[in-house]
Amino acid sequence: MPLTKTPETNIIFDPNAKFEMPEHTGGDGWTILHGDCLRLMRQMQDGVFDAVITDPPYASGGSTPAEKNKTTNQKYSSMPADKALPDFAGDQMDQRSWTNFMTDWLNEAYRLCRPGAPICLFIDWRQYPSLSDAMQRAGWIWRGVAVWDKVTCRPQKGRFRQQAEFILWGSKEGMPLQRNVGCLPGVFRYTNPANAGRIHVTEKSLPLMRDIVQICEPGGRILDPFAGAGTTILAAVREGYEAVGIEKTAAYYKLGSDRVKFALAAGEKAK
Amino acid sequence: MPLTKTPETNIIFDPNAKFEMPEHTGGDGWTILHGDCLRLMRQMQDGVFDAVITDPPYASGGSTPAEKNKTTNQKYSSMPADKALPDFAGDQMDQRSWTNFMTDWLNEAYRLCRPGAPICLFIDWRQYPSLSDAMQRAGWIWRGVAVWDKVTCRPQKGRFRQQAEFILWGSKEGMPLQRNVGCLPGVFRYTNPANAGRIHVTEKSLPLMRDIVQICEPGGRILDPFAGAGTTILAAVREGYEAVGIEKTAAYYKLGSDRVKFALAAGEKAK
DNA sequence: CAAGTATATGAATCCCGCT
DNA sequence: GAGCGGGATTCATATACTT
Repeated sequence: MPLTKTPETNIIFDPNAKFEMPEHTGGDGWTILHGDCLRLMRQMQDGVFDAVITDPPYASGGSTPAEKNKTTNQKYSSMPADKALPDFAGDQMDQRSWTNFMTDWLNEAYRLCRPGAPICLFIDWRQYPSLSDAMQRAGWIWRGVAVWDKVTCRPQKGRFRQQAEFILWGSKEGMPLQRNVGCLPGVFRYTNPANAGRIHVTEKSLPLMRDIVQICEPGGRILDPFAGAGTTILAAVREGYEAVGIEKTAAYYKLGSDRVKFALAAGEKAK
Repeated sequence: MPLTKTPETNIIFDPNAKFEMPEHTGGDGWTILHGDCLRLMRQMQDGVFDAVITDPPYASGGSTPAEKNKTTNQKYSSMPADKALPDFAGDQMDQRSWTNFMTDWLNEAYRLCRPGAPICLFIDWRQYPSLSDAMQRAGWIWRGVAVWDKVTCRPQKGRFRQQAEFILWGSKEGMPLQRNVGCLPGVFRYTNPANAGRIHVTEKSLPLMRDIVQICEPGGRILDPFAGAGTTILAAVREGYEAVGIEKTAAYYKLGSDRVKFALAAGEKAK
């Protein structure tokens, strides 16, 4: 495969060679790469990232094999079929495969981060235990859990609402208190993005992600191996970080890259 | 040991015989038993409870053996030593012992519940995975996680605050949607009880517990094997349920029983 | 009595120095 | 070098107190 140039930036990426992180001068460098995150991460250099912030596929749609075989839209969305968003990769694994895959990419991400780098992983209540296993197995120090209170969600008679998602966070090795980062809240209260204008089935709210990226030291370089709609990338750039996303699903690679590009272009006038 | 009559109610309890649940006519029957919950639960009859709601010891105070050996007050409280509250039982176990103990009492609680009974277990971020293992190993269907947003807590520079505790909930066997129970929220925002007037190191807020007990069908009988300050019992009775608590630590057995007794007596006038 | 000000505290955590 | 103990730290909120 020849040299590839992503359309969004002038970052050169050769899938057959060692990935060379470009030298960014400002805080506005960003890219989204198209491909399998494990394969791409394996080609990158050690210690080039200052944080990992991502929302991996949860693969937790059902307790029976039949439910697992549902598509993402059938599991997570109540939208009519003709308005359905594209399904995404990695969401149909069984429990064992999923935990192994999480461990593998977390291992690789560990290598790519400099010591002290924080990590934030979105997850739902069902996969929280497995993901805490995987992140620790990969060497990360698990430091806590923040909560995303989605405020609204489907009420259920006789049950507690599944109103929250969780952000397991930690760090590579020690995390000195003297970092140039303030005190961050533990519960984030933001509604889901409205259905209209949403491009990913499990898209995160942009204000939420602008809060979350603050865990990274100012101007640092953030990795999101499951970039999806590109919300993390957009939030990171808006907040003055560099950001590298990876997205496997072709449809989302295109949608996400375009979204970030247009949003940043428009944002020159109105942030 | 002869027949024992608890001072709070007229419930008869014989530690050497099968525990006979009394017939309550109204919704104001309650008791707190003094002793080890496993031992006492083993003497009770099958299927006599309609829900389990409890806040077990977390035993998650530290990562080193030395930290585990600290007393409850040293681990969790920043109060001066002369104001310290009594330490409580079961908070010094290592990871393996704790998980086994949780599994054991959850097994016993399962037997004591009627089919369809809900269960709510308070836990912190650290023990969430182990407790979800234990409850499922004991046969309970894990159905979700509600969140207690504590609003205030110690801030940490460069870190997310540990601002939430979690309520793992589920049921014994199926849980029909037609139960006479409404829709419950998924995130509960209540501050900790004020320091003055607090009798337990980890006392839960009464309004919070009045919300949580709603998962039980009206007038049902609720079990709390780790009654502590008796908040669950008080909340349950105030909301029209019957309630049976168990508390091992002598100091808290006394404090909790007295608190519930006085609160209910005072509550005749002002709820 | 209402509004504004001061104080206390948290199911901690980190780091340093001592044994 | 590993383990352990002590002391410093952080700020939103609640409560107590003052104007």
